[in-house]
Amino acid sequence: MSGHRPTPSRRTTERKGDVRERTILDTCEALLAQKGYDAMTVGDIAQGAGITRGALYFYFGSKQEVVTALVARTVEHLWERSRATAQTNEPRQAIAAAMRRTVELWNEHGLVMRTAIDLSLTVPEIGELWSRTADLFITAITAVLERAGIQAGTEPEQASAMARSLCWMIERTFYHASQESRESLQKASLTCEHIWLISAGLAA
Amino acid sequence: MSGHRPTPSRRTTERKGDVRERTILDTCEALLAQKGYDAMTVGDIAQGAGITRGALYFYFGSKQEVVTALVARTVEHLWERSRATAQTNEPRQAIAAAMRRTVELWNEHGLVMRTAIDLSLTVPEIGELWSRTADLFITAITAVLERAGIQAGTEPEQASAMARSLCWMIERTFYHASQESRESLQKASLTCEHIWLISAGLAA
DNA sequence: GATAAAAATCGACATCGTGTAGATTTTGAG
DNA sequence: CTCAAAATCTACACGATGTCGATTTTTATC
Repeated sequence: MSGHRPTPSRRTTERKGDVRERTILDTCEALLAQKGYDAMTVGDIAQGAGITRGALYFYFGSKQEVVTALVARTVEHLWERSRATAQTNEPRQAIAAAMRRTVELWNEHGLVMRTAIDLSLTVPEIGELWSRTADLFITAITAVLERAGIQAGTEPEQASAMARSLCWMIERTFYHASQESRESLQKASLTCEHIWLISAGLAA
Repeated sequence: MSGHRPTPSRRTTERKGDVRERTILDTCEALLAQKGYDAMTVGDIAQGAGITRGALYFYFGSKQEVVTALVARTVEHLWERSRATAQTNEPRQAIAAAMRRTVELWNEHGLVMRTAIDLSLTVPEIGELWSRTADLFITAITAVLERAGIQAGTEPEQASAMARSLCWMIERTFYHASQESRESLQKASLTCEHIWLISAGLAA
């Protein structure tokens, strides 16, 4: 855990370790792209970051902790972006905007997002992070559905349940498409948008 | 790989090894439920099957191969069931039947199916098996959509693309729900069925 | 700019899981 | 009964992990 800085307080100069920590995460992300999670070893990360295995363990307790920190960093990004998004009231526009934003997210952070999804089962901490992220999306989708006239509630055919399934549809479709190419991601987004629109009762 | 029996020919007695092999897979499945893939060690499987690690390596070359064989065995089951399903022509009935069948599959084989999905990235062989299984579903969904009047084709808003996204929606929704309980699986299936119906233009 | 505490790094070690190899026992077909 | 194939075991070598104590580098403070 990067359970450092109990109070980030005011520190004039940046600790050398803070830079290292960032370097480690950057290296980890690069290696994740090159060789994937399993093949990537703690020694690889340390070497890439220009330190010894022993030194790396000063920062993180395990490979899993490194990746968890990387996911946390990325997910933080998503949350910020999510907050910063202007809320539209017109459902059709809201849906279009959401899909556009999601495509951007997957284009920028696809690798780490896929990793997070893959490790959600194995690494509880990552599962927690991703689950919270998904909830954000589900809440947003639910809001749009309700504004479009879908009955609120958690029963199978009500907004909340539908939003959950739609969220998983988008996650999974993008997960696969983002492994292919930008084009397929773009096409996939159109398909998802279409199904979302229909589900909201806003069919063309 | 269990690439044995080039011709199952007539063998009066069953090889002792065939029984062992099955025992190993059963043990593997049990351990997968108990401790999960990562925690499960080759030694655990061997012990559970009543043999030594060394002996297990006579049957399978690695932990991954054991799990791959287990997935193959399960997936075989799915394919059989899939073939055996009576084809209904009325879309509404076809959808209902498909969802009923899918619930059964996840209730019976949820654990292995989740494992297969999780390992699809890491173990190419499993990825291949699961991808072929998904294609089966996608084809089936596509057929229903087309029979319901959705335009055929692979463009974003045509049957094939929609079927793909719907398939991922079902996979992911069931993946999560099957970890919860039978009830949530049942509810999830109703939600998915609803969205599928709407997407097919058969809204209630 | 000297200094001492805190931060950072290193190298060595113990442990564990993997996969291989050769020796040995068991099985079962003729 | 016999002997080749099948099945099993033990021992080993390797690679990755995580820990520890010793050592060096930073950094805040005087």
